[in-house]
Amino acid sequence: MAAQKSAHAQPPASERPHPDTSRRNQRSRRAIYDAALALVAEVGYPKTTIEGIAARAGVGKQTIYRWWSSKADVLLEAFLDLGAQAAQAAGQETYAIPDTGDLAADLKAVLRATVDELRDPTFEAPSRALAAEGIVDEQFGREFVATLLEPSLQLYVDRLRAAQDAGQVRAEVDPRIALELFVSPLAQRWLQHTAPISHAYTDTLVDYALHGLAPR
Amino acid sequence: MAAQKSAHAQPPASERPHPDTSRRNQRSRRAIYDAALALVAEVGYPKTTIEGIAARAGVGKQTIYRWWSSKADVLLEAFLDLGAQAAQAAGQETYAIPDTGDLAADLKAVLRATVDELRDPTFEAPSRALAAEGIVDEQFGREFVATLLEPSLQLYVDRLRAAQDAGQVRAEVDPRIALELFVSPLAQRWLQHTAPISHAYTDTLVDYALHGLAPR
DNA sequence: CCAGGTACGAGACGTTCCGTCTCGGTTCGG
DNA sequence: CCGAACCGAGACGGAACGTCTCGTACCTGG
Repeated sequence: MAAQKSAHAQPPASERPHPDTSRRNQRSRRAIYDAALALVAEVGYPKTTIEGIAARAGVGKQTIYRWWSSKADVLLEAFLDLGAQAAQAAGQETYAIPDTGDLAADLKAVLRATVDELRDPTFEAPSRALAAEGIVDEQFGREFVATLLEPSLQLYVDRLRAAQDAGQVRAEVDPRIALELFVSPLAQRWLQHTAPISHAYTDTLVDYALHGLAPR
Repeated sequence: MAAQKSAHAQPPASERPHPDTSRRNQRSRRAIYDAALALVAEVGYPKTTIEGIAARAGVGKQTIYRWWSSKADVLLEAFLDLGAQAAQAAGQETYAIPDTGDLAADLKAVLRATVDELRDPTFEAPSRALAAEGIVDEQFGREFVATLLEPSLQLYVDRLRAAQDAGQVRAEVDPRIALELFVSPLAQRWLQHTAPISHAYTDTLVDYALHGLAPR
């Protein structure tokens, strides 16, 4: 028999992930994002602690535990916010892959830009940490994929569909699989350090994927 | 001015990773492997602790710290040992990708077997943990890739070279890049849970990679 | 425009695990 | 056969966990 709180029973934590959102201190929220991103970049993900984030943000620990369930959760939101800010500062609208009519050239351009971005230390530390967390924790992994990864991949699906309409890609090809021929190799090389990445490398990937390995 | 030990100076820890190997207790070593693999499978990698491994193996903590530098290190060796045992129990010799003369069929067969293996819970938990650790810790990542991943990938390089000799793959293709067209997508789907994996999926990957996305 | 509720900063608390150290004992190599 | 080194066991201080309890400040509803 568990002891009960005297007056008003606490609702189960599973149904109370967030308290009253309207009363939330936005100033603290931003300070926590900044602290989390800064710490991950400075000392690395494993040495980044909730206590450290709270101290750096000038915030009580409870304020973090009230709104998030883990440090991975904090970092994911902080990173999404960072992306939203960057998008707002730039072109406002959501990104899309350019369509000049030349599929190979468009893909190469986007992948070259991706290579450059993957080398940006600001993005590197948090993305690695989030990806690693998602590999071990399936629950978190699905959230990571749904909110961060899949929206980006959808852009490739759209571009490949347009290429199919233009007759540059075979009609029976599944775009969701096709995009993996050049996206996944880059992702694996970067994530797992299996080999260096470069513009020449991604260019080669596009050529191989479009024209195949077998003689024509 | 640091205080010096009185008589015989301690060699720097960087040059003394292992004490006297010949006096090592092999019984304890195996018990630690077993405990590490069991705990990772049962409670997950984050909740697996050095203390827990030591207790389960009936071993002092110092025995672990004496021979390994981290729990990731323990698990990597345990997993390598598991693979070595499995290889010895089976065909003794090192693996190779079959060469029936039909490249597409050979690749599809190997990838189907890989899909099945990735679903084996015995292998899943440790591999995920090791991959995740390697993503965040570059030092460990390089060791993981060198000892576990790259040897497997080399088998694909060899098979693709044979296919080039047989005229089934264009001569100017770099096999180390080519293999990523079908291996990396499978790896990413499995690691990141971006989409389900199946035999049909890997078959499709091989077809796309060999014949390309563009109309022929 | 005021009153009450609720999030807030701060930090104490017990717990777990870290990595180091210190015991006897045991066992292996020279 | 003896001594050096590994061994199991566990004590130790430190760090971080996640929960909790203060008193304060702010914001929203009445």
